[in-house]
Amino acid sequence: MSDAHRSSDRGQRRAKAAAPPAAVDIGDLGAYIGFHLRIAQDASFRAFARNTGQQGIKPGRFAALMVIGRNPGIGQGALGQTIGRDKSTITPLIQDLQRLGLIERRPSTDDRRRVHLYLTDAGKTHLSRLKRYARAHDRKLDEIVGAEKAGFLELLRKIANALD
Amino acid sequence: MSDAHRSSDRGQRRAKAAAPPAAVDIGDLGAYIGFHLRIAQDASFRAFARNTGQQGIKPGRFAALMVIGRNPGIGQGALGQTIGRDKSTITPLIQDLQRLGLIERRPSTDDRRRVHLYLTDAGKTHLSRLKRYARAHDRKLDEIVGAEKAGFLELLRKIANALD
DNA sequence: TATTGTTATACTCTATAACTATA
DNA sequence: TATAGTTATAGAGTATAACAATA
Repeated sequence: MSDAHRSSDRGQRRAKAAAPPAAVDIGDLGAYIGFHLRIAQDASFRAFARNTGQQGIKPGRFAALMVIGRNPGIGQGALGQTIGRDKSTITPLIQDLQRLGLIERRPSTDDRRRVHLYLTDAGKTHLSRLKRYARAHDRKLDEIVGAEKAGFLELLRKIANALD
Repeated sequence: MSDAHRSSDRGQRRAKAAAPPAAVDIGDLGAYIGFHLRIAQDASFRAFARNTGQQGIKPGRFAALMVIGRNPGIGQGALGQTIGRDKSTITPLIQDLQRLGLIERRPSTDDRRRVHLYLTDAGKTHLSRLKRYARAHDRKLDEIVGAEKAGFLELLRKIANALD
């Protein structure tokens, strides 16, 4: 608590799930995997969002860009399934990316209900920039996790799969 | 895809981050700790929310009840710091819990700005019910994680701490 | 009838800033 | 001046349901 440039009502610095004030007892919570999963993800997400936010893109868009980049021509439905979101969630997301000029939508010629999604050149450029940030971010995580990375990822994957 | 009781527009069953359709390539995403952290947490949270939702309480409330139960008389600020949320986020949360009759707010006598939070009897009952669900949920996670639990938790804790 | 994507709508969670009342 | 909590407001993220167009 020694930071000068701080306006009156911001004494708490930043909400921080990881380090409760010492006096507070969190009880059983500390033994729950689910609880730690949540606060670790929260911290990781916020750290990443700080970077991508400066890039003018919302962190949730990253996965979408990534998938479109890897699967040129993918449809919105498949994209949604891949990143685990409903198609009605995909629509505004796609519109957003299109407005930013990062993707292109081409109507399918053989099935006129469908659209195919592609990265524009700007989208590709932007994606590689985002990937640099993602890699930097994940390098931090790698440092923390160290040699156990493979096992750690495996557990996370198992959790995601087992819990539907 | 063989489930009979399903209305026309719900063919996707449930948005599911864990298992992309086989044909879709997620690229580097699969190597990012942050990505797996997100989908594992997502799955865990949704599974838990399915249970607590049936109990008529929002999953985000659980941690708050837990902390209040363990720290009778705690103030809203400390509660917020403990669960990693801003005080302005705590206010409506507390009002909600109070409306449900689960907590009681007593104004502090020595500092009239402060309030002290306590579980009511109903709150205690409700909390133990929630804890049963949380334990059941975490038992599933325990099964998945198995013997590596200690190391796994340690890594999650380190992530949360290192990332501010 | 089923599927692709859109729209209308609504809910949860969250924060920032400005505020009141205390201290 | 600083702190505890409130309010006003906003925005991200998400989903369900009903819909139009097409298959």
